[in-house]
Amino acid sequence: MGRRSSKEGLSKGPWTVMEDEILTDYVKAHGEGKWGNVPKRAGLNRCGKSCRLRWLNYLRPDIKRGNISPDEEDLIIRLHKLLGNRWALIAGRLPGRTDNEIKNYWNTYLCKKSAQGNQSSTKRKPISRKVTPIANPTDHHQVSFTTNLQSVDEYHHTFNMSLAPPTTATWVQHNAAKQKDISSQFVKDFNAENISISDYLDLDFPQLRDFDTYDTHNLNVSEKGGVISTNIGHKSQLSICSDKGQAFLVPDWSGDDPVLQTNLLEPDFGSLASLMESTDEWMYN
DNA sequence: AATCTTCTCAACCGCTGCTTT
DNA sequence: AAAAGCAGCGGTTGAGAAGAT
Repeated sequence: MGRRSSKEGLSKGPWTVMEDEILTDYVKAHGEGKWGNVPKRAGLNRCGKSCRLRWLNYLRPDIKRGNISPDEEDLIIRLHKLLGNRWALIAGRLPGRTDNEIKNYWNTYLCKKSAQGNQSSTKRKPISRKVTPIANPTDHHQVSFTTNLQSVDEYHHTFNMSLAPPTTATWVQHNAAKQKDISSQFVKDFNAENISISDYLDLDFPQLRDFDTYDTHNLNVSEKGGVISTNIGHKSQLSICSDKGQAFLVPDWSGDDPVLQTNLLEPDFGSLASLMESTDEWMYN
């Protein structure tokens, strides 16, 4: 392997054992980051970008290599249905796996498998377009939202969620000072798309039932039902699960125009946009 | 055994967006 | 507000490995 050429005098192509050792020693001593300075300070004839990639995809101590388990494979397929080619996001749910590895695995194997699977479609039930009342917490598997929000531009709100059964949870952001109720907006957007979360909670998705297995930053309300907040970089995800399965809310707060993308495990479901403001940290109250 | 074809996956490239100056 | 620097992402490449002929 290797495309060893010399561009501006820098080495390219496969890393040698010696280079790996130098980089590993350097990162252990000085930590990650400032990759632009790494080659010079570590004495490597590589660009910083190459060093970063080598560390993140290969040298990191917590990396799991090869032997993707059936559970991981299933999770990748399902997350790909949900998220598309957002490899970094998918990798974030598979501890020890890198986006590059998952991307390669998908491109060489899973895309074919997934395509085959689609042809022999046993399929979930078709997407229901019926409107289901959302705010009845006593209804089994029904999820209700009460969201208090000052405005889209203000980053403080309260997010109350009732899950019945198994539990009722209240989520409060650290600074919930100035608030304004936007629950009507939220619910309205659900109804505008004629979506009911409860329609999807019976989907079989056992791998994600226990989010502790997959999320590094999560807060599990209960063993089989609850709300998970996951922060990956400056992007955040909010997931909902119940004892019958789970629905996903995937707020993407990375842009100037914060949008709540709601994908409920249906590949052709599209996205439901609802204004949601950014948040840095949640805590379970 | 030799050659050809396909597959794998580490690494590179270009782009985007965020942060700092 | 603009420019520069930096980090991260996803698409693509291509050498080597594995399999087929």
